Amino acid sequence: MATIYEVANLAGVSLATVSRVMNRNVKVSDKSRIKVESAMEQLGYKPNSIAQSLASNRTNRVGVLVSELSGPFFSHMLAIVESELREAGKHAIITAGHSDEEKEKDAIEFLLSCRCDALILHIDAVSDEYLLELRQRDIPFALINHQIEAIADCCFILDNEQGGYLATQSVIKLGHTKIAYISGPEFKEDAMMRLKGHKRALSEAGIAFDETLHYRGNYNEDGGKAGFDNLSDHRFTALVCANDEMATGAMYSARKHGLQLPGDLSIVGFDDQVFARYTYPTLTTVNNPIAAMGSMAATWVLKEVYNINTSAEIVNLFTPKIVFRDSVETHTS
Amino acid sequence: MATIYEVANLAGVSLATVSRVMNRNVKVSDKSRIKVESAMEQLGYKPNSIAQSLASNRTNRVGVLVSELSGPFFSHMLAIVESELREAGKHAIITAGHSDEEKEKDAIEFLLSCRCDALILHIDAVSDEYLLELRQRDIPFALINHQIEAIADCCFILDNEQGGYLATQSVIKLGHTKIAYISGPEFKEDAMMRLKGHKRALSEAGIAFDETLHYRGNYNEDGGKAGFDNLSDHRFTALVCANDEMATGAMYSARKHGLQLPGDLSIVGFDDQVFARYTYPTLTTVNNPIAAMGSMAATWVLKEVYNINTSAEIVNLFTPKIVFRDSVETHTS
DNA sequence: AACATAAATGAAAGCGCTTTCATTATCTAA
DNA sequence: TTAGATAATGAAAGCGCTTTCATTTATGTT
Repeated sequence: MATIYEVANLAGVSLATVSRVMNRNVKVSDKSRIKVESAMEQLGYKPNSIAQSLASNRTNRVGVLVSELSGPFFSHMLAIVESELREAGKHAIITAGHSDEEKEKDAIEFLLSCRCDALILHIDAVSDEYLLELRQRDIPFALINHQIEAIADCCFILDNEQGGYLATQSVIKLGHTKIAYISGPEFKEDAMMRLKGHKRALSEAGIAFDETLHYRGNYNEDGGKAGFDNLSDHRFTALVCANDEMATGAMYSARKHGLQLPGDLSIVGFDDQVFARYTYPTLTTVNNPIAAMGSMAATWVLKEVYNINTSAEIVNLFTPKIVFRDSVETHTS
Repeated sequence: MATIYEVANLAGVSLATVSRVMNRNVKVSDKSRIKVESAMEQLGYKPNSIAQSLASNRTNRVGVLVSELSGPFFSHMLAIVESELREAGKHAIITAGHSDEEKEKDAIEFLLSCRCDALILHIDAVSDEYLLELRQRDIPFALINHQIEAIADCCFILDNEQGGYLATQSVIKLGHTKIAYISGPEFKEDAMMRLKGHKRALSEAGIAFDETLHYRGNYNEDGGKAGFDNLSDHRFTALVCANDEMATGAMYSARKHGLQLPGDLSIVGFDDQVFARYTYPTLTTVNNPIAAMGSMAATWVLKEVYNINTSAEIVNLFTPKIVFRDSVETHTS
């Protein structure tokens, strides 16, 4: 592997000049530039990124942390983030935190030990204090799906309250009034916001929130099954779930109980995951633009940390949309 | 950030000794070790991995290339590979090749430019010649789902022929004799092997392969839909698809045509993707242990490249299993 | 033409480690 | 006790770059 020395030799210039033509920021005369470029060409020279990192104190690595690598939810986002970063010559180091505080901290420490220039974090468990402390160590990071007032400029969030509102509103508009709700884990901020939106939609329609029509789920398919089983003693014609997995579980249980879908029960999910198009009936759900949020976070990193594409417009708040499919039906009676 | 100098100073030993206690391979007296370790502790010393890489010519990076980052198929594998590598202190750099020759080459070049110590590749398009040439540049790599005779030791493959056989056999055993088949793209090796297995199962049962019951699909949901639409003029009671996506598409079309599933038509998929448990009816399919193969590739890298866990047993050929769910039914008539 | 100023270049230090090789301390056996 | 062997240690070079600072070369001005 040719080094910068050999290039400098062949081109008849100094190391410094070769380095300068690589890092286009400093002026080099056309004459030297041409000599250097042709020498590089001739030697098939490829800069050693490790040496560059050591000398420049820049690794060109961006650490990415998501809850789960497996599962379709994050993979689309990862795909976009990776390609956007790669486009800019940055390397993504991807890690999972598994919604566990210790594991999330471990993962972040790991990313730091990789000497990442910046981090893109989708965290569930780690405390705001920890993140603010991280900020002190002055390693820049973007937060996805989590808001900290003090550093709002690097937070990219979905309006989960509005999403919860839309989900419930969608069945209200179809004439439903007996509406059950399966919420997500209480420690998840987004779950609580979605529930809040649900309540707003109810109250706006003059429907009282009925705790007996509310089940606290766990965001998993099981939770949806258990939710339906628990609620099934009560009368309701629509069921809104705080995410798609639970909606799927609820569908399963509903059918077990002999219900026709969507005739006997309309079901709404949240997230618009890939499989929402595969369920039967296909699932009406609230679109969660997680990929767009990831992409925005990557753009932010490129802009703020690397000064690339500085004209890009940064949007911090994303608005959800409802996606109608076959799992809901007009309620007439 | 403390450096090795400060540690050496505080401990009253030389750089070399500190370096030795970090890289446990060389003997250091207990006295020095203790001094060094407590100095590290005191300073909160963390080695700079970039400097280590430059000096040792080892980056501790493993490049991972898959067809798609998005989509559930690879994400589970990535999750396992990442955590296995991280466990061993190696960083995974993850990239997608999008089943396109140019993009795959780009991705590989990118991984090389990251100075990865080894690669784990799931490729679709790149030629064997290119890979053999890569081998010359002596960067070690493992191949997933692709076999090259000359370097079979680093190839980790599924017995796709056997899988295709099992899929078709499963419906034959249930009494079906009119069996349609939707195959994958011809340029994909695995697709062709699965088709071959299908034919073997047929001939073993004394059923002639009928080209009019064969549709050449594209591995996507569309392909499944188009496949069923095309085949629907003919009589068949079972439909075997070369992957789960196409099975899903076929289900969709079959229902559009007014068929009851599985009563009127039994459907079998291939891969056992996550969503196979979400379809309605849930999908009988052939399990593709892609995650186990990835994990084995990671183990191989750890063993061959880093001499870690050298006692691990390496298996190159994986055997598929059929997973029975609700999409198939006994054929009686 | 002579000078002031700006632009381009090169020498060399340094990034934080690993590793070789020479040196010193420690141990063994007679 | 001491020679000889072995184990532990340190000095220093080097990994391939970037970057500062001093120097040289080009450009503009009168």
